[in-house]
Amino acid sequence: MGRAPCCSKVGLHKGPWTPKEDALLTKYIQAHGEGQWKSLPKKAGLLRCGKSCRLRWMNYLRPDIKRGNISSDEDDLIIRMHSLLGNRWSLIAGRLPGRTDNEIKNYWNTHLSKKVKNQGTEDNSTPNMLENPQEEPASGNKKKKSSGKKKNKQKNKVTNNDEPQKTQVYLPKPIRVKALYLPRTGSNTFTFDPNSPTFTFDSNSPSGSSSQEKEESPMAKESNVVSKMGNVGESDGFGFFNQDHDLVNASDIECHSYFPTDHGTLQQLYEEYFQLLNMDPSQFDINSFDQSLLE
DNA sequence: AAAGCATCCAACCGCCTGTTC
DNA sequence: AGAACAGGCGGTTGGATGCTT
Repeated sequence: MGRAPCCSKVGLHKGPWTPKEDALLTKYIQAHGEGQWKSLPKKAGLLRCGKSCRLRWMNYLRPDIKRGNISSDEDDLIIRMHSLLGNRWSLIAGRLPGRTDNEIKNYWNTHLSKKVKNQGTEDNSTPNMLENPQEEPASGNKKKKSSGKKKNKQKNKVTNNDEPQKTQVYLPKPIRVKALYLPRTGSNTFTFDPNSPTFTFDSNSPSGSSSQEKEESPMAKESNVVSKMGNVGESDGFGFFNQDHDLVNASDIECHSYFPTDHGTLQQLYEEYFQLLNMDPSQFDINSFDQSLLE
């Protein structure tokens, strides 16, 4: 049995919002607050789907929205966050006050993906799935006509190639999954020592093939570690759970199977992330680390 | 000047998860 | 237990705009 649509679309407006609609929505939310999106349009006198109202409010009408003029700092942060988190726009947006996931997603697709690609080309490095998992988002290219005639149009902000090259660290593209369980098999172990602070990586099986791994596809393996974002107590790919599925202490962080066996890359990855968050690794606490992604 | 193409971005769509009943 | 609901997310679309020829 299929799901009913979120709302009846009969007689509802679609397309661009008018100033009058914006005013109605803003006025209603200022008076009654956010939420109850399904019933909101009717109460506010709007002929719009609730989801449409929510989107409009979240992306454009909220008073704290900052639009346009993405600074080079933000630019750089987006690139770095994307290299770590993949297309998790809401998470990335959460790190950029006033920015919305939609704006960042659009900005990435129109500007930054090209920039990153160009940088990768300039690096003259051989691309592989580990280092460049999100090669080029499928989006945005579908409708592009491949005339093969590339114009040198540089009207956008992605022109400053004179910026110092920064290390790019890539993770496999995270996916939404439900289960999270990291069995303690004799496979790779990633450990963080908060006293040093250092990360160490132990690999009991250089080939990276435990008995369990033989049964699982790489994607299924990844699914064991990367869970859906947004729920306290779950991991978003950076939280770690022990055998009893509890979030373990910072003094005993171990992660199995998911990470590549390239120790340097792993260490770089985490150091990179700490820099992103402007955190002092010596002050690191796994709970805040995990939580920081969700705030 | 205008036609054609490229690019941008607001908005829609479908799917997913958590909650409620 | 499972269906329905509500909210949230990422992918995609298509009209508007800009640029090139």
